Amino acid sequence: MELIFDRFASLGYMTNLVGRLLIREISGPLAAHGLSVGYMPIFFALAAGEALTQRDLAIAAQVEQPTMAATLARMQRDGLIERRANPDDRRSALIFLSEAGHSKLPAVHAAATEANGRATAQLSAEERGQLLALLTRVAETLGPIS
Amino acid sequence: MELIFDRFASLGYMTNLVGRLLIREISGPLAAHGLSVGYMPIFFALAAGEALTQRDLAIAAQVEQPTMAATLARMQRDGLIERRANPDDRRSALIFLSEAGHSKLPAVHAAATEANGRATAQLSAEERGQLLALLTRVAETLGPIS
DNA sequence: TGCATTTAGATAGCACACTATGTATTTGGA
DNA sequence: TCCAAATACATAGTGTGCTATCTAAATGCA
Repeated sequence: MELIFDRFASLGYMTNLVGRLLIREISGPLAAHGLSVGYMPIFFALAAGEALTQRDLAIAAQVEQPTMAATLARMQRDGLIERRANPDDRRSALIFLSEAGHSKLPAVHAAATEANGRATAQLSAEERGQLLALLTRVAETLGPIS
Repeated sequence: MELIFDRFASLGYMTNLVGRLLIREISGPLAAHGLSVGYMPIFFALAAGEALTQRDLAIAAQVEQPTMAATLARMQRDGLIERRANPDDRRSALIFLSEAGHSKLPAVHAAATEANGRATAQLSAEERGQLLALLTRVAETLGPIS
């Protein structure tokens, strides 16, 4: 019975490790603007100015509904989003970026671009494309979160 | 100013997404044995029977010391590890797998192997190697956590 | 030798992920 | 039309990660 296990040869270990390293890489720049990583998918989903429901945002960010509820609560606490009644459905609210939230978009975009750039600094453009393509295929194999 | 952002082209988003998908993939099998993902690096580090300190385990798992302290507290609560005084240093304790913990090793190993196998089912052996190699290079670029 | 520094660990507080479950509203079929 | 089912969201509880900070013990140098 073989119990020796090389965690560096485990995709689960490596994706989670690199994921945490990327979070660490972007957290500082975001914190300088009072932001945190969980906010990012909401910023990008609402960047166009459209108002979306909590459910729409959960699907866009690929997280479960209670996770999105907590993230939106923090963003509202921080004055980054606002909610208004959904005229079509009284169960839900429409969420949009506040003025303050909208003003953070360039900083969010720059932080993401720069963190990804630092992470892939030692990869060629082709290798970077391969890495993203392989990750995408694994994600498709394992299926959508929701 | 370009604010459109494709999160599927972002290494930070994709590694975190695939990481979560892998956690989901392995959580069920582990839960069937009363285990959870955070325990895995400790199982593998202690599999040989050696007793390690909390600091050793934090370095092996690449997490911060308070994270390891909390994980070890849960494992002790679950009867999987035991601690004994370190004769060389009264500040630390030596941690080792209990009998119950040791008996879980085959299940942990099988769960990891099978989850990684399902995730890479649609990749060739060469592609799987490429993916791990590219992730390793990104991890080395971003440096060790501790 | 003695004290300052370093190191090991504990603890508090927070972010962000999950499942399970409850409430209110909408929808759709008998 | 009306009631059952589905849907949107809220809430509780937990796991796993982080930073900041505290105590106790070990270390190292003047």
